Amino acid sequence: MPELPEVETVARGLQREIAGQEILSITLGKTDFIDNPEALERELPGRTIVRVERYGKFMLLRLRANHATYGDTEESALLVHLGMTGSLAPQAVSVPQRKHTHVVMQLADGRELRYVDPRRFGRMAYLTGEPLLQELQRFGADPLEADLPEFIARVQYRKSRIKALLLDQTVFRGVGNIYADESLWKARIHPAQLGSRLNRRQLKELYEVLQTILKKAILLRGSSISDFLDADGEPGEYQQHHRVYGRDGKRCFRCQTIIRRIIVAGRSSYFCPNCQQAPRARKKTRATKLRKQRGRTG
DNA sequence: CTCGATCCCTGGACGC
DNA sequence: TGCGTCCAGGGATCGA
Repeated sequence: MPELPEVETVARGLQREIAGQEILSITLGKTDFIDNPEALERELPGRTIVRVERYGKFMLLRLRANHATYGDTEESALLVHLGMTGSLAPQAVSVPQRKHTHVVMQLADGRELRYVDPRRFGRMAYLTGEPLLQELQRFGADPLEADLPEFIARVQYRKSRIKALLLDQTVFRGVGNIYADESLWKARIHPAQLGSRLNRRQLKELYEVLQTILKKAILLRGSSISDFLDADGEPGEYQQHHRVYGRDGKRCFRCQTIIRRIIVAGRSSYFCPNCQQAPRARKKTRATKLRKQRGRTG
């Protein structure tokens, strides 16, 4: 499941491997995950991949027309979201195509840039000019670029649960389920805690551990769970450093309490019930409190 | 604004 | 060995 560190890893690999390559032609398979397939077929051939960037969980292949005609000088880019199971990597033509290969771009150096995505939860879009800018503006701050005041401003008055805020790409771009859970565990914050209920110390802690965890995960080329591989076909190593994600039933590394899995914001959330104290409900009636206590101890 | 529910899709886990 | 069933999960969408 590619999140910020995995996408960063792939983007860096692609930058090294295919920056400067001209796209000669394109072949599409299934296209239900592509915004406008005809635009790709019409516009990509003859353009050069200037550079590959990460934008949240998207990769941004910045493009330039080789024979720029009048009026064809505006910014253009191919946005690629890997969804759950997407991969984008250059391959020699001689390498057999994997099942679920849906986009193949022939490059000037003879290789093919192949997009493979069994579940097709990914997304691909060719965008230029104003629509491109608008698309990018939909998203929130990059957690590695935001400073502390901006981080705090995006969370502190929000009535949503902190887990939901971290996963919301219009709040922060790039954070997914693994790194949200790992950060909340490290900062000792319960995933269901409301943003507005976090104090300044907690917000500062969360900001710092989120950056630390993302940076370390990038250094280790991301987490390879299920079948994530980087552009060189190498797995990441950060999954060996997970402290809570996927560890329900196992013991907390800090306090030995059994890690639990609950659903928050519609997603599996792993946490330590001891280190990450459940939010205390406000203004509960005495009867409600008693009922809850009985349920806990009974 | 915020929530939960539902859908998309396939492979892997599991039960028999 | 081979079914059928259930589930994960990022994001879009819709109704409450």
